[in-house]
Amino acid sequence: MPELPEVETIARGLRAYLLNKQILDVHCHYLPILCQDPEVFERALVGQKFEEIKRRGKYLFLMLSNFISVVVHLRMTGQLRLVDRDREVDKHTHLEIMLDGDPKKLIYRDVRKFGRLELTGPCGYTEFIQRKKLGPDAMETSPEELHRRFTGTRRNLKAVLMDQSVIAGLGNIYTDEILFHQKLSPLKKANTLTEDGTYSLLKTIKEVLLAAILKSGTTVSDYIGAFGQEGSYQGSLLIYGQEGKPCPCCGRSIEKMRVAGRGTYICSHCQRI
DNA sequence: CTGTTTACCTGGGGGC
DNA sequence: TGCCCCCAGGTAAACA
Repeated sequence: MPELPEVETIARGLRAYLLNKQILDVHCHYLPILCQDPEVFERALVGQKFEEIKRRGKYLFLMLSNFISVVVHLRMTGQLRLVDRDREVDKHTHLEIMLDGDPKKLIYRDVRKFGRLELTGPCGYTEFIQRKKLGPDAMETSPEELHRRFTGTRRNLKAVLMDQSVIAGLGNIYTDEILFHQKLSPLKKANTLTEDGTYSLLKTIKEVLLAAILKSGTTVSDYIGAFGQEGSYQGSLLIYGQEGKPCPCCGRSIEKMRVAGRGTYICSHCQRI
Protein backbone atom coordinates (compact mmCIF):
# COMPACT_ATOMS: atom_id res chain seq x y z
CA MET A 1 0.00 0.00 0.00
CA PRO A 2 1.93 3.00 -1.16
CA GLU A 3 1.70 5.86 1.32
CA LEU A 4 3.81 9.01 1.47
CA PRO A 5 7.24 7.35 1.98
CA GLU A 6 6.68 4.86 -0.83
CA VAL A 7 5.42 7.53 -3.24
CA GLU A 8 8.35 9.76 -2.29
CA THR A 9 10.78 6.90 -2.99
CA ILE A 10 9.24 6.39 -6.40
CA ALA A 11 9.34 10.14 -7.11
CA ARG A 12 13.06 10.22 -6.31
CA GLY A 13 13.74 7.22 -8.50
CA LEU A 14 11.84 8.65 -11.45
CA ARG A 15 13.45 12.05 -11.00
CA ALA A 16 16.90 10.48 -11.10
CA TYR A 17 16.26 8.85 -14.45
CA LEU A 18 13.42 10.53 -16.31
CA LEU A 19 14.05 14.27 -16.30
CA ASN A 20 14.59 15.79 -19.76
CA LYS A 21 13.89 12.49 -21.50
CA GLN A 22 11.48 12.56 -24.39
CA ILE A 23 8.41 10.39 -24.83
CA LEU A 24 8.46 8.40 -28.04
CA ASP A 25 5.28 6.41 -27.76
CA VAL A 26 2.53 5.30 -25.37
CA HIS A 27 0.75 1.92 -25.20
CA CYS A 28 -2.21 1.37 -22.88
CA HIS A 29 -3.49 -2.20 -22.46
CA TYR A 30 -6.28 -1.52 -19.93
CA LEU A 31 -8.24 1.63 -20.64
CA PRO A 32 -10.09 2.19 -17.32
CA ILE A 33 -6.83 3.28 -15.61
CA LEU A 34 -6.92 6.41 -17.78
CA CYS A 35 -9.26 9.21 -16.76
CA GLN A 36 -9.10 10.67 -20.26
CA ASP A 37 -9.81 9.26 -23.67
CA PRO A 38 -6.78 7.13 -24.68
CA GLU A 39 -6.20 9.14 -27.86
CA VAL A 40 -6.25 12.39 -25.92
CA PHE A 41 -3.84 10.87 -23.43
CA GLU A 42 -1.45 9.67 -26.10
CA ARG A 43 -1.55 12.95 -28.01
CA ALA A 44 -0.78 14.90 -24.83
CA LEU A 45 2.32 12.80 -24.08
CA VAL A 46 4.05 11.89 -27.32
CA GLY A 47 6.96 14.17 -28.17
CA GLN A 48 7.05 15.82 -24.73
CA LYS A 49 9.88 15.80 -22.22
CA PHE A 50 9.62 15.20 -18.48
CA GLU A 51 10.34 18.62 -16.97
CA GLU A 52 9.65 18.04 -13.30
CA ILE A 53 8.29 15.41 -10.94
CA LYS A 54 6.36 16.52 -7.88
CA ARG A 55 4.64 14.71 -5.07
CA ARG A 56 1.86 15.84 -2.78
CA GLY A 57 0.47 13.31 -0.34
CA LYS A 58 0.11 10.10 -2.32
CA TYR A 59 -0.22 11.85 -5.68
CA LEU A 60 2.61 12.05 -8.21
CA PHE A 61 2.73 14.80 -10.81
CA LEU A 62 4.76 14.04 -13.92
CA MET A 63 5.07 17.51 -15.44
CA LEU A 64 5.69 17.70 -19.16
CA SER A 65 7.26 20.32 -21.42
CA ASN A 66 3.84 21.26 -22.83
CA PHE A 67 2.76 22.22 -19.27
CA ILE A 68 0.42 19.25 -19.07
CA SER A 69 0.86 16.99 -16.05
CA VAL A 70 0.17 13.29 -15.72
CA VAL A 71 -1.18 12.86 -12.19
CA VAL A 72 -0.72 9.31 -10.89
CA HIS A 73 -2.37 7.72 -7.87
CA LEU A 74 -1.21 4.17 -7.14
CA ARG A 75 -4.07 3.34 -4.73
CA MET A 76 -3.40 -0.18 -3.41
CA THR A 77 -1.12 -2.07 -5.73
CA GLY A 78 0.02 0.38 -8.39
CA GLN A 79 3.67 0.41 -9.43
CA LEU A 80 5.64 2.82 -11.62
CA ARG A 81 8.81 1.20 -12.84
CA LEU A 82 11.68 1.76 -15.21
CA VAL A 83 12.48 -1.48 -16.97
CA ASP A 84 14.44 -2.54 -20.03
CA ARG A 85 12.76 -1.35 -23.22
CA ASP A 86 12.55 -4.80 -24.75
CA ARG A 87 11.30 -6.57 -21.67
CA GLU A 88 8.05 -8.50 -22.13
CA VAL A 89 5.39 -7.17 -19.78
CA ASP A 90 2.99 -9.37 -17.78
CA LYS A 91 -0.79 -9.27 -17.67
CA HIS A 92 -0.78 -6.76 -14.79
CA THR A 93 1.14 -4.12 -16.75
CA HIS A 94 -1.41 -1.68 -18.12
CA LEU A 95 0.66 1.12 -19.59
CA GLU A 96 4.02 1.42 -21.32
CA ILE A 97 5.71 4.74 -22.04
CA MET A 98 8.58 4.36 -24.48
CA LEU A 99 11.43 6.88 -24.33
CA ASP A 100 13.23 8.29 -27.34
CA GLY A 101 16.61 6.62 -27.91
CA ASP A 102 16.65 5.17 -24.41
CA PRO A 103 17.30 1.62 -23.17
CA LYS A 104 14.48 1.83 -20.60
CA LYS A 105 10.74 2.38 -20.66
CA LEU A 106 8.38 3.57 -17.94
CA ILE A 107 5.62 1.11 -17.10
CA TYR A 108 2.53 1.26 -14.93
CA ARG A 109 1.67 -2.08 -13.29
CA ASP A 110 -1.30 -2.66 -10.99
CA VAL A 111 -2.66 -6.06 -9.92
CA ARG A 112 -5.87 -4.68 -8.43
CA LYS A 113 -6.41 -2.05 -11.15
CA PHE A 114 -7.50 0.59 -8.62
CA GLY A 115 -4.89 3.18 -9.58
CA ARG A 116 -5.55 6.05 -11.99
CA LEU A 117 -3.64 8.33 -14.35
CA GLU A 118 -5.21 11.69 -15.02
CA LEU A 119 -4.16 14.63 -17.18
CA THR A 120 -4.30 18.18 -15.95
CA GLY A 121 -4.03 21.19 -18.22
CA PRO A 122 -1.51 24.03 -17.96
CA CYS A 123 -1.32 25.33 -14.39
CA GLY A 124 -3.40 22.33 -13.43
CA TYR A 125 -1.56 21.60 -10.20
CA THR A 126 -3.48 24.10 -8.06
CA GLU A 127 -6.77 23.35 -9.74
CA PHE A 128 -6.28 19.62 -9.20
CA ILE A 129 -5.53 20.03 -5.49
CA GLN A 130 -8.59 22.20 -4.99
CA ARG A 131 -10.84 19.88 -6.93
CA LYS A 132 -9.69 16.84 -4.92
CA LYS A 133 -9.81 18.92 -1.71
CA LEU A 134 -6.30 17.69 -0.99
CA GLY A 135 -4.91 18.96 2.31
CA PRO A 136 -1.30 20.00 2.98
CA ASP A 137 1.39 17.38 2.55
CA ALA A 138 2.18 15.65 5.85
CA MET A 139 5.87 16.68 5.63
CA GLU A 140 4.91 20.33 5.06
CA THR A 141 2.02 20.76 7.52
CA SER A 142 2.42 23.28 10.35
CA PRO A 143 1.26 22.46 13.90
CA GLU A 144 -1.01 25.52 13.96
CA GLU A 145 -2.76 24.39 10.79
CA LEU A 146 -3.16 20.83 12.06
CA HIS A 147 -4.50 21.97 15.40
CA ARG A 148 -6.99 24.25 13.68
CA ARG A 149 -8.22 21.32 11.59
CA PHE A 150 -8.45 19.10 14.67
CA THR A 151 -10.54 21.56 16.62
CA GLY A 152 -13.14 21.77 13.87
CA THR A 153 -14.15 18.10 13.95
CA ARG A 154 -15.71 15.56 16.29
CA ARG A 155 -14.05 12.61 14.57
CA ASN A 156 -11.44 10.33 16.11
CA LEU A 157 -7.72 10.50 15.40
CA LYS A 158 -7.63 7.47 13.11
CA ALA A 159 -10.31 8.88 10.84
CA VAL A 160 -8.81 12.37 10.79
CA LEU A 161 -5.21 11.32 10.13
CA MET A 162 -6.34 9.12 7.25
CA ASP A 163 -8.44 11.92 5.77
CA GLN A 164 -6.43 13.30 2.84
CA SER A 165 -8.25 16.62 3.00
CA VAL A 166 -6.92 17.18 6.53
CA ILE A 167 -3.34 16.00 6.04
CA ALA A 168 -2.14 14.31 2.85
CA GLY A 169 0.01 11.21 2.73
CA LEU A 170 -0.89 8.96 5.65
CA GLY A 171 -2.53 5.58 5.07
CA ASN A 172 -3.42 2.69 7.31
CA ILE A 173 0.09 1.47 8.11
CA TYR A 174 1.79 4.73 9.08
CA THR A 175 -1.29 6.01 10.92
CA ASP A 176 -1.17 3.00 13.26
CA GLU A 177 2.59 3.35 13.71
CA ILE A 178 2.39 7.06 14.48
CA LEU A 179 -0.44 6.65 17.00
CA PHE A 180 1.50 3.90 18.74
CA HIS A 181 4.70 5.98 18.87
CA GLN A 182 2.67 8.74 20.49
CA LYS A 183 0.76 6.35 22.82
CA LEU A 184 -2.48 7.79 21.50
CA SER A 185 -5.67 5.79 21.06
CA PRO A 186 -7.02 5.79 17.49
CA LEU A 187 -10.43 6.32 19.12
CA LYS A 188 -9.45 9.53 20.87
CA LYS A 189 -11.36 12.52 19.52
CA ALA A 190 -9.09 14.82 17.53
CA ASN A 191 -10.61 17.91 19.13
CA THR A 192 -9.51 16.78 22.60
CA LEU A 193 -5.82 17.10 21.72
CA THR A 194 -4.08 20.12 23.25
CA GLU A 195 -1.89 22.45 21.25
CA ASP A 196 1.17 20.82 22.76
CA GLY A 197 -0.27 17.38 22.05
CA THR A 198 -0.84 18.31 18.40
CA TYR A 199 2.67 19.72 18.15
CA SER A 200 4.11 16.50 19.53
CA LEU A 201 1.95 14.35 17.26
CA LEU A 202 3.02 16.25 14.16
CA LYS A 203 6.66 15.93 15.19
CA THR A 204 6.20 12.15 15.36
CA ILE A 205 4.35 12.11 12.04
CA LYS A 206 7.33 13.74 10.35
CA GLU A 207 9.88 11.60 12.17
CA VAL A 208 8.18 8.32 11.30
CA LEU A 209 7.68 9.32 7.66
CA LEU A 210 11.27 10.51 7.32
CA ALA A 211 12.61 7.31 8.88
CA ALA A 212 10.53 5.33 6.40
CA ILE A 213 11.73 7.43 3.45
CA LEU A 214 15.33 6.79 4.53
CA LYS A 215 14.54 3.06 4.37
CA SER A 216 12.91 3.42 0.94
CA GLY A 217 9.44 2.69 2.29
CA THR A 218 7.61 -0.37 3.57
CA THR A 219 7.21 -3.52 1.48
CA VAL A 220 4.51 -5.76 2.95
CA SER A 221 3.08 -7.11 -0.29
CA ASP A 222 3.16 -5.26 -3.57
CA TYR A 223 5.20 -2.14 -3.08
CA ILE A 224 8.49 -1.73 -4.97
CA GLY A 225 10.39 1.37 -6.07
CA ALA A 226 10.97 2.70 -9.58
CA PHE A 227 13.97 0.41 -10.08
CA GLY A 228 12.20 -2.64 -8.62
CA GLN A 229 13.83 -2.31 -5.21
CA GLU A 230 11.97 -3.31 -2.04
CA GLY A 231 11.68 -1.01 0.96
CA SER A 232 12.97 -2.04 4.36
CA TYR A 233 10.86 -0.12 6.87
CA GLN A 234 8.71 -3.25 7.42
CA GLY A 235 11.53 -4.32 9.75
CA SER A 236 10.88 -1.22 11.85
CA LEU A 237 7.10 -1.60 12.19
CA LEU A 238 6.20 -1.71 15.87
CA ILE A 239 2.46 -2.34 15.75
CA TYR A 240 1.05 -2.73 12.24
CA GLY A 241 0.53 -6.39 11.40
CA GLN A 242 1.76 -7.49 14.84
CA GLU A 243 -1.50 -8.96 16.16
CA GLY A 244 -0.92 -11.33 19.10
CA LYS A 245 2.72 -10.35 19.48
CA PRO A 246 3.91 -8.62 22.65
CA CYS A 247 3.81 -4.84 22.74
CA PRO A 248 7.43 -3.61 22.48
CA CYS A 249 6.63 -1.17 25.26
CA CYS A 250 4.69 -3.12 27.91
CA GLY A 251 4.71 -6.72 26.68
CA ARG A 252 0.93 -7.14 26.57
CA SER A 253 -0.61 -8.73 23.51
CA ILE A 254 -1.21 -6.45 20.51
CA GLU A 255 -4.84 -6.40 19.40
CA LYS A 256 -6.51 -5.91 16.06
CA MET A 257 -9.76 -4.01 15.87
CA ARG A 258 -11.82 -2.04 13.38
CA VAL A 259 -11.66 1.74 13.58
CA ALA A 260 -13.02 4.12 10.98
CA GLY A 261 -13.68 1.09 8.79
CA ARG A 262 -10.01 -0.06 8.79
CA GLY A 263 -8.12 -2.90 10.35
CA THR A 264 -6.32 -1.18 13.22
CA TYR A 265 -3.52 -2.52 15.42
CA ILE A 266 -3.14 -1.17 18.94
CA CYS A 267 -1.81 -1.91 22.38
CA SER A 268 -4.91 -1.15 24.43
CA HIS A 269 -2.77 -0.66 27.51
CA CYS A 270 -0.25 1.83 26.09
CA GLN A 271 -2.85 3.57 23.92
CA ARG A 272 -5.59 4.18 26.48
CA ILE A 273 -7.90 7.09 25.76
C1' DC B 1 -21.57 17.03 9.77
C1' DT B 2 -20.56 12.23 10.72
C1' DG B 3 -20.61 7.62 10.08
C1' DT B 4 -21.63 3.50 7.42
C1' DT B 5 -21.90 0.91 3.27
C1' DT B 6 -20.75 -0.24 -1.34
C1' DA B 7 -18.15 -0.37 -5.52
C1' DC B 8 -13.92 -0.87 -7.76
C1' DC B 9 -10.36 -5.41 -8.34
C1' DT B 10 -7.23 -9.55 -7.63
C1' DG B 11 -4.61 -12.78 -4.99
C1' DG B 12 -3.97 -15.15 -0.88
C1' DG B 13 -5.45 -17.69 3.01
C1' DG B 14 -8.73 -20.46 5.87
C1' DG B 15 -12.08 -24.00 6.07
C1' DC B 16 -13.67 -28.21 4.36
C1' DT C 1 -6.06 -30.56 -5.18
C1' DG C 2 -9.86 -27.55 -5.42
C1' DC C 3 -13.67 -24.74 -4.40
C1' DC C 4 -16.04 -21.22 -1.81
C1' DC C 5 -15.82 -17.31 0.98
C1' DC C 6 -13.73 -13.59 3.07
C1' DC C 7 -10.23 -10.21 3.64
C1' DA C 8 -6.70 -6.60 2.48
C1' DG C 9 -7.30 -1.07 1.88
C1' DG C 10 -7.46 4.26 -1.03
C1' DT C 11 -10.96 6.86 -2.80
C1' DA C 12 -15.51 8.22 -4.38
C1' DA C 13 -20.20 8.11 -4.18
C1' DA C 14 -24.55 6.95 -2.12
C1' DC C 15 -27.11 6.88 1.88
C1' DA C 16 -28.89 7.12 6.90
